Amino acid sequence: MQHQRPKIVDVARLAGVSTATVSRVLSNPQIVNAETRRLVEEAIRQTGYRLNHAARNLRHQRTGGVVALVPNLSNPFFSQILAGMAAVLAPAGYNLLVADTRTEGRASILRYAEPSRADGLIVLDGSLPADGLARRVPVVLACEWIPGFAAPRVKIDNRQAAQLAVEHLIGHGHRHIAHVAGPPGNVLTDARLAGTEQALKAHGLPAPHIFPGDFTLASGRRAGEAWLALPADERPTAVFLASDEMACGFIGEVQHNGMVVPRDVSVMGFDDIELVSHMTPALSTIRQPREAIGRQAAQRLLDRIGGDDGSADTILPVELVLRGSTAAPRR
Amino acid sequence: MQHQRPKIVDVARLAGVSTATVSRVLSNPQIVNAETRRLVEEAIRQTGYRLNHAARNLRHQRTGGVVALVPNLSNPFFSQILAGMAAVLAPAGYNLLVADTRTEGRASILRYAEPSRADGLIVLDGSLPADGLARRVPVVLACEWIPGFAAPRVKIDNRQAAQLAVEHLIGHGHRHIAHVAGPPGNVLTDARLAGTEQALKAHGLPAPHIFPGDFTLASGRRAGEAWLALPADERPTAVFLASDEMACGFIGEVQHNGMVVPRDVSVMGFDDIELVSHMTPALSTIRQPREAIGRQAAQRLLDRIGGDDGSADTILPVELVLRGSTAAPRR
DNA sequence: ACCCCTCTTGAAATCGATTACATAACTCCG
DNA sequence: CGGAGTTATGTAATCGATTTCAAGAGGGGT
Repeated sequence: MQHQRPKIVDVARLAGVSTATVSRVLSNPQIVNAETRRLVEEAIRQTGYRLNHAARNLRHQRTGGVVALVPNLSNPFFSQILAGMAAVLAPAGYNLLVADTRTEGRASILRYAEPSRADGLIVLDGSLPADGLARRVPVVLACEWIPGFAAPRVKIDNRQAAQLAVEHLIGHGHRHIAHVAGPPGNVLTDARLAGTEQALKAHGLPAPHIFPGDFTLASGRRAGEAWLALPADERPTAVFLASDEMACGFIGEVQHNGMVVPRDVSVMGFDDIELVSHMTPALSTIRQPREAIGRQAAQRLLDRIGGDDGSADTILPVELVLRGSTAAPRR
Repeated sequence: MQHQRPKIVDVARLAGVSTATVSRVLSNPQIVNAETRRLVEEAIRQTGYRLNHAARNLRHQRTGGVVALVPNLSNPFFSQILAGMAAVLAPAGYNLLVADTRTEGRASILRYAEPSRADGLIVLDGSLPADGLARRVPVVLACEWIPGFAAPRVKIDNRQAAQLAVEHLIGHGHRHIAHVAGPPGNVLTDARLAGTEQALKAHGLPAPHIFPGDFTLASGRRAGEAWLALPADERPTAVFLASDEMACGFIGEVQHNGMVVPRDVSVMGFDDIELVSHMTPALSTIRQPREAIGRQAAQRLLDRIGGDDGSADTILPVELVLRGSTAAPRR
């Protein structure tokens, strides 16, 4: 029992070599003579030495951590993306730090963007100020993006996905289609709305009835109330919601009031969160490859940290998932 | 433009003081003369100085990070707990790192338990080896726990919660009650099963029919299949499932086969994840205060890091949430 | 025998901030 | 006016690993 925690000099002393040699065994073993290496490794074992990351990081001018800035940590949509990121970062020797941009103040969130705190940043919140992020650590944007901020984006084609969804409804014969939008000002809201309008226009149909929303269950429920409040013959026969959570709230509300999905209204969601395939009826939706988004975002960030300057976007494919919540309108 | 990134000596030079004084302004301003302080603060502003955390951490022998070890990051159950932890840790100046114990190997996960990597550990996975965790950084266990491992636990009373659930079903007149258990070997599985059996026994009812499960949607669905496969007159009239996810899978499956909940079977879940209040029927369940669990766990860990040696458990109250999925059995 | 190379290794500087210790200036009071 | 006490600041050691530079040992060619 010498020190509380053995350091590199303790190992060096025991092995009868210098600290430099021990360090080389640790980080670049092949340049050390085999016999010496054996000695050092034995000394490491005997002392139970564990390297101090703060010291290494200081010397290397890196932190070994990557921060994910998430708009809302308690939203299950993001947890699977985080899982994807962790799966790539851990093997590469990076820690995944997470921060909730809503919980912490807009301003204080930028402390994560310092090189001495994290080696890189994955931003999943498009509402962060571009100027605060500029000229700091490498950044990758995932899912959402920040207009005017140049950084690789890993995302889906939201507009096209929305088109896909709406065209499915049109294909079923719906002519009166509503859209429940995301929160105002959000880039996803705009893209999905645009796709919706575009699809309707392309088929010569009137602009959609827009219900306000904010991606949450509660707002979907309110959209359901609003739909129910319309005179029966003015109700859209199909509703496309910008998130599955809202679709759940919507269906819950209309079912609660005696409506039957899809007989009385077809419902289409967005995201394909796991639960919706088990509801009754199972929800038709657009599948976002969440795990893959996380993995790709992490990989792009590692590339950037490694010096790759490419800032091209990575667009991942979505999938139209057809289940029981959509059908032809009642004649 | 002097260095790439200004350091403390640059500030000192500009302000005409020593680095010690700058450091004091940074960490202990009141011991510095007001005028000097002003000078230093001005110099900090001019240089755009930002402190290097790796250096400070090295000196302070701390890391500024806390790791949460989660069994499954993509499970929405945990995301809200993480949000609670983040809400406490961020203001205290700690980063929240997350790691998925399933994605990373059992062995490699212990690298997080080193003092040079994290100042503390919040473990949400009861299946980790106690010996690996011992004598490392301060640990707090949340939700699950590790038998024989002494550390503060922040949890609910699972046995009592299960009793509460089952007694509600008994109160409705159910006499034939089934339980869909969690994964074998899990501490929660055992506690909830024990509570179930205890409640039935206390009312002179036979032991429950046990369906195997593992907390996932898919396993709940399989339980539904198993329930349907029973002869109609042998089917339990009520099923208590050890997680809401399983309850969703179960309900989805039986509804899919024409059964009506709660007419044909009452269903009780566990957790009260947000979605289940919007299903049709809305799920009766046991509410775990997830955000509070996260907050408390983080707070207990901060206390421990601060030197508090108390290892008493924190038991948070659950709430029986009654919704539409439970009713009296059909006569 | 001599020079040049390669292979190993060690001494010491370095990463950037913190802090124990020393010192200088100034106040207060008998 | 001298000594104790207080306040403010600087000097230099320190946290623990990495890495540059230099040098010694050994091999091979001429």
